[in-house]
Amino acid sequence: MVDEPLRKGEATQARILDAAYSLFMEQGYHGTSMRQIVERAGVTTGGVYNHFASKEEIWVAVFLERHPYRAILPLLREVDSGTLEEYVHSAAQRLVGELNKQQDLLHIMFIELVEFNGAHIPQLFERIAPELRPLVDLLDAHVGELRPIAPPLLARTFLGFFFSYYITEAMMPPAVRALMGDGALDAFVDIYLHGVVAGGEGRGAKDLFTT
Amino acid sequence: MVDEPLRKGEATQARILDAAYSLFMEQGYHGTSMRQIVERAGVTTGGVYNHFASKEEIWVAVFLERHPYRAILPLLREVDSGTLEEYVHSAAQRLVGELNKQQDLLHIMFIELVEFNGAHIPQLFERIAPELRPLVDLLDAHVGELRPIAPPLLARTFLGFFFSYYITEAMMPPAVRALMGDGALDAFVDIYLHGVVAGGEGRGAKDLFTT
DNA sequence: CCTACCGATCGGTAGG
DNA sequence: CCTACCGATCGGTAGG
Repeated sequence: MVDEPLRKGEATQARILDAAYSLFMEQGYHGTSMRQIVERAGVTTGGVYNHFASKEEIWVAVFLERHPYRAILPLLREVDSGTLEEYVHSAAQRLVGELNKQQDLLHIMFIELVEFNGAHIPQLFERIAPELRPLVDLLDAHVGELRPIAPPLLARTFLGFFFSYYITEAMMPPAVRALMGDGALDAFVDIYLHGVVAGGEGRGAKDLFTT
Repeated sequence: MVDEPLRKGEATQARILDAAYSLFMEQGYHGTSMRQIVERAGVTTGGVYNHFASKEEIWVAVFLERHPYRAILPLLREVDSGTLEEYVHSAAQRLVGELNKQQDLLHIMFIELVEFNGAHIPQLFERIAPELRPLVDLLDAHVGELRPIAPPLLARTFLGFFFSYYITEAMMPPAVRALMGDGALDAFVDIYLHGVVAGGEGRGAKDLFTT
């Protein structure tokens, strides 16, 4: 069943999706015309409507099927977990590597937020939810080493800490980036870990909403 | 000089900027037409070009003059600095308050990144740079309480930690947000502080690129 | 009768 | 700052 050659219609649909994805990442949704999509996909203006009812339907398909989580979740599962510190460092390393390979993976979220006001995000979460189990389990295995933070909050801050690296990277002009050196990612990871792992005693070790 | 009534041309220009700003925030740049802007501003299709040479010039003006830093920097300077912890908690509180009042302030950065690939960001940094002195001084005053982190990196992680709260907020569907409770911001602040303040000893206290 | 698609063009609107 | 338009292009659809 796997690796069977695509049926003709499926191959065409995949070409349309590829073309639309790359154009949306370069120019945004409204900045990309149907003409550009059909041209890059090698189909005719009319032909595309045999596969998608509208331009927005194409976006929805791109958003759900090319979303970063498709690349990120398998990657996070592959990381072999030693200590928590090793896991987080290694996971961050891989995530940044993957997103540098595909520079524009974050753009997909920004386009959804800017040009659709997040209208399709609930749909995305429904798709992702069932795939999160293994990560939740992994988190549970290390929960003893962590400060008492409610799991949803912990997941959110982990995702957020990673965004924080990536978005500040995207926002800096090259001249400012030069000031950072190239160990910035390690610093982000280290600060985050220092922030969430139990240090034994001292200030800041208060209970954090273990609701 | 201040509070003098606007000259006629300036008032018109301000109306165009207001109209464009609100429309860009609602629909993005390419999703907004010049027709919509002139209608909301109450000027004619041709008239707008007496004030701005092109649609992109309007964006540049909006980007440089309505950028969040215009609201955020004064706000950060006003916070009365007791301990570092108090300062960061209080600053975070105010930032989130301000951005909730103006829900779309982050959109401006996303639009710039998505629809212009950050082409105007260097211009923005040139404007901001001179206004950063007071904040750098404030940072210096507390540097003894912090882990050894290079100042540019520290500034970047502070900005990033704040983005991380805000962007995960924007990305969550309401159903997921409900799981977080309403103390999420305090948790973000606490994790960040725990991550950057010197704890005395222990793991993670290694030197972080004090280049 | 199906699917996947063609060349041509629809009514409206884009930035200028 | 207006009215009146331009060349071109927009997303989507016609019959075959």
